[in-house]
Amino acid sequence: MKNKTNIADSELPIMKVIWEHPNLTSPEIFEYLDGNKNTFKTLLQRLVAKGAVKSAEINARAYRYSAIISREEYTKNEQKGFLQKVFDGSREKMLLNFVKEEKITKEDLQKLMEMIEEE
Amino acid sequence: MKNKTNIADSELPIMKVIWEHPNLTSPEIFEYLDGNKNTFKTLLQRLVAKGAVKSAEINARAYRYSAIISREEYTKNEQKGFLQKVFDGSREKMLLNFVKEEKITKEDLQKLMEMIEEE
DNA sequence: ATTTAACGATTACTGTTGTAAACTATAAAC
DNA sequence: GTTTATAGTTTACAACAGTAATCGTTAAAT
Repeated sequence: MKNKTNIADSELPIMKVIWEHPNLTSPEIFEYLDGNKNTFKTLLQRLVAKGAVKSAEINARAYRYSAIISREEYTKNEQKGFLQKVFDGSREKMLLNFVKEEKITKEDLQKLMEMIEEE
Repeated sequence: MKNKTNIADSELPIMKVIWEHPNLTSPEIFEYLDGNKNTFKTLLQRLVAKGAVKSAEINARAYRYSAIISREEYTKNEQKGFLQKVFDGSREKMLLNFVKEEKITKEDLQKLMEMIEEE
């Protein structure tokens, strides 16, 4: 089976709103976003269709939406995919690259070190 | 403009071979891969079409292929996209998550620290 | 010189993604 | 009770991605 958690890029902004504000109605979600409303409606529908979001009926004309796939699960999956895809699954390669690209600075390392220490 | 370096997932294995072994012929590249040969041919063609790979004619029936987009460029782009998409562009969020997911261990940090120090 | 294997080109088809208009039915407004 | 705004559904369509078969041409084999 493929990556079960397949959330398209254009759908992600919607997921982020739902993750942060569960149980909103569709128009409430849309308030947090911009772009075309019809497009938004299609994407929300697709998220429901693919099982990333579930809808609870309020009445025959309105639902409240919340996530089935958690942000954690999604993040974990994306991370794994990224690591595999770009760095052939090698943590070392990835870290070296982050340092090289200055995505990780000395200060970051110090902070992280402390965080790990106090556990 | 969109992400200029758009290499599809299925095309990536081919790019990796070409990055590591420039100027091979198509059948030589294929030796490093598995899967259907026709599919491979299509994908290689698409890479040429989208300007990720260039082909130098040997004779009317054969070419040697090499990368136009470097692995570094690709990696950088993917990294940026990943950071933006999953962590809203926040390095901190990303690093914290890597630590939490144990993608970065204490030992990693120590090693990296040393590497940065000796520069 | 003739056959043949196969490189590269062309064509194909399904599913997904991005984008959005049109339609339907009903909750709410008056 | 009738009108209306709109939530949700249906339909649309182009581009891209994944996968692969077929075809035409020619370098190489015999």
